[in-house]
Amino acid sequence: MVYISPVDTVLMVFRIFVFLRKSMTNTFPKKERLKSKKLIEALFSEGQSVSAYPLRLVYLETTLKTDVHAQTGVSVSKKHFKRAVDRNRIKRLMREAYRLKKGAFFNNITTQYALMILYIGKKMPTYTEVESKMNQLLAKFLNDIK
RNA sequence: UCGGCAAUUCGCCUUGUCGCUCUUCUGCAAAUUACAUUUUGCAUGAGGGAGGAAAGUCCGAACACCGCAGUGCGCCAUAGUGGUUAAUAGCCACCGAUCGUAAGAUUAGGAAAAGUGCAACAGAAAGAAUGUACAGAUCAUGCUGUAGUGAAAUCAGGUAAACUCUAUGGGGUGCAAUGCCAUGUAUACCAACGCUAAAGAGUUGCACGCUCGAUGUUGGAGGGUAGGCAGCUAAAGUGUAUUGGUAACACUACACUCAGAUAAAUGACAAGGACCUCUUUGAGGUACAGAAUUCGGCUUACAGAUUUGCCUGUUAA
Repeated sequence: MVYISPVDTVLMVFRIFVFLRKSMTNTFPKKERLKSKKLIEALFSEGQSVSAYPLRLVYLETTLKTDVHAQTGVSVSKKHFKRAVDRNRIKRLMREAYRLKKGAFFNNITTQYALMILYIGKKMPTYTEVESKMNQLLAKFLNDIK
């Protein structure tokens, strides 16, 4: 007969809650971002790409140092958007869409990837546009790597 | 009240859900150690988190390194007088000039008897030129004077945002500077020996001058790679008040701590409100724009508000 104190029970419930929350989380912390210069260079020279205009995803299967599904970066051309405010806005929209959508797509992936999402359009998008295109893009990506 | 001039302050707000980054309290885990401790990771909580221009990178500095800047020429910058400042080409005051009825605005404001160049219209001619008419002088004339054009016409004047001259000042490169750590291996690094005294390299654009100086041997040490840490935010700091000064500004006192990211945080969405516009039970709009070593200026962009002082005229009193 194992005795379980009420305090332990509370602690266990709390831990289970935390675990569940973690698995379905929508966060996008530093370790999930693509930061290494070398990896980015390799990504652009060797990676493959899929696109759902005005978004384009460059990906490369690789081994990362941390235990995340993918490291992802976003980028906007300086050519099409000259002002830093506009580029910031688009990058934030893309990051937000990726953050909310990635959980649904990446939970069953076994290998690790380096990803770079580019905005190749020339007009300022709205959030709903970016969101729907992100869905298409990630679906295409999953389809490609199967 | 309308119009104008100069300046001041601000430049959307609230709530909810989901996130990012930095700091910090606590808890848990791991590593390390004999222990204390320290470091790292994760989680909850608390707190901070773009601008007046953060922009252009046009000046001036701080800071850092390279170097020792020596001479001559060249090049660049500045240009009334006085003040202010860490410093400036900024700022303030005054004088002059130009514009405006005025409040005010602008100011590239040294020198034309050192030289070169340039000059609309008018005029014969604007400096290698001497016309025409009249008068005078003379042996004679292209000599002298007057008329006429023009701002200026023969011992002239304008122009230096034309060259030029004068006075003063000016090493170079920029935080991707630079230092340390980790990984870790070859040519360019350093020293000594040796060789040559030429080529060549560096030193500000050139010349002189100066320094290094191929290859090789030995020893030391590190190059490259934006990996990490430091530099990196408590400072020529911000606010208020007194005093001095016409002012820029300075002194003193009190209070405050206010982003530090690095493929680069400061957000996304929804609802409500505020203000503005219109075609008014609605619709649309809320500028310019995003920190990157840090300050002081300048310049440029800007929807809409806000307050203060002043000026002229009109109307009313």
